[in-house]
Amino acid sequence: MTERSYHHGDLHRAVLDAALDVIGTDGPAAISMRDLARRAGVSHAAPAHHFGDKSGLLTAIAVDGFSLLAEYLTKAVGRPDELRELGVAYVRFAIDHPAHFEVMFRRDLCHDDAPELVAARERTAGLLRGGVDTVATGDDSRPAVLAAWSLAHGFATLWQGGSIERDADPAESFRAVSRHLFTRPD
Amino acid sequence: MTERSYHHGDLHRAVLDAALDVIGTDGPAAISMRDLARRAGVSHAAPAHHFGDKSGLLTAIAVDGFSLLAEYLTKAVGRPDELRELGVAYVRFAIDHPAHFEVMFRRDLCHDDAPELVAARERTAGLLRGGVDTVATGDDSRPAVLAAWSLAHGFATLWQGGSIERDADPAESFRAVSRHLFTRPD
DNA sequence: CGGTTATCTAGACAGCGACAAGATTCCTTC
DNA sequence: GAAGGAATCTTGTCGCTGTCTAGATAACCG
Repeated sequence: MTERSYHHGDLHRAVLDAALDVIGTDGPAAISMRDLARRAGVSHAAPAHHFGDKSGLLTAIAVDGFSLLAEYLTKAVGRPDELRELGVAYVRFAIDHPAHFEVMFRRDLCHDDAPELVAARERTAGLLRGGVDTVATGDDSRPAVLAAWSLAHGFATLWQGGSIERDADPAESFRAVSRHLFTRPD
Repeated sequence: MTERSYHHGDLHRAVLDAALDVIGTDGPAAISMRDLARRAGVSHAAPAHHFGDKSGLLTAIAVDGFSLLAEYLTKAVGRPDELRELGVAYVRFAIDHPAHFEVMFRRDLCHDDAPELVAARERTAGLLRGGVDTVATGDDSRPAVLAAWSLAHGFATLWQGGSIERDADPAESFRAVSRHLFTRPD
């Protein structure tokens, strides 16, 4: 904010925030390194120094996203009705951080094989798997994992894409939706 | 294929096919109008004449996609276990036409309010709603619609994103997943 | 204080999307 | 079959973009 001389202070953070802002309003396709530089008040090539690349910037966002998602999921672990709450947390994350969510699953925008990214991805996947194991009957839990993940992911994606009416609270709406899952005769 | 003089013959189709090819391998972000022109063997500005715009091109692809999806869904209507088969058809479409599917739900890439697009979208949504009504109990079927749609959409998205192991047949895999939905005590 | 390193600037390049003006061909209508 | 209008494609241009380079500035650390 103050008068700046040559060094920005925290350009890394500033560029990330600007990028999230742009993605949130106009989508990832609207990202321009030069525009982000302008927003941060630095020269056009400065951002590249921190992220190497446009894809590098989006990769960093994706990694942050997976870390955030992991936090959300972790809070749901151990709760009663754990699996459902994991789904709710998943959806809540997508709605709280739409820009992150939008980038995380667009592999063509990121350096898909960046080690940090695959690590962050695997970490969250593990959390989901754990949650499903609390209800799955044991024989083969993979379809159950897939079902839970697909439901939450699909709901979040459709919500974010605007395909779901936004008049209701998304978390509550998803709870209603999730009632149709795993309701076997007992 | 033959020697061409000024008029291409079917540049519209050629550009669409080239675009689908690019999207299929490198994603929609890799689309370049000039590259598509080169592939079709025409001058750099020719494609724009057919689609007006890069977004126009992607809009056309999305519209085609919704029409294709409607075909897939229509085939499933009336079958035994209709809702499940609708889901299978949804997933099958996404896997048969990944490039279309990838564009259809990326509103920032298309002219989102193009009349053809909203019409095509609404048409497919209607098909899905109809399928759910065959099982829903009546009081409020919207969560059920959402559940079915979310499950299929999420599965398709995750599959396409590479998040689901691809060793099994996707249709069969989704059938297994969908067994966890609407399995109320009877 | 001196040197190493991280950070940022400035300039250049090819490629891009979009626009405008003109060339060529098709197609309808007389 | 000719004329004229419409559709299609070319060519040239503009500002913008991402990325690369070399150089300037500042922070850090012995």
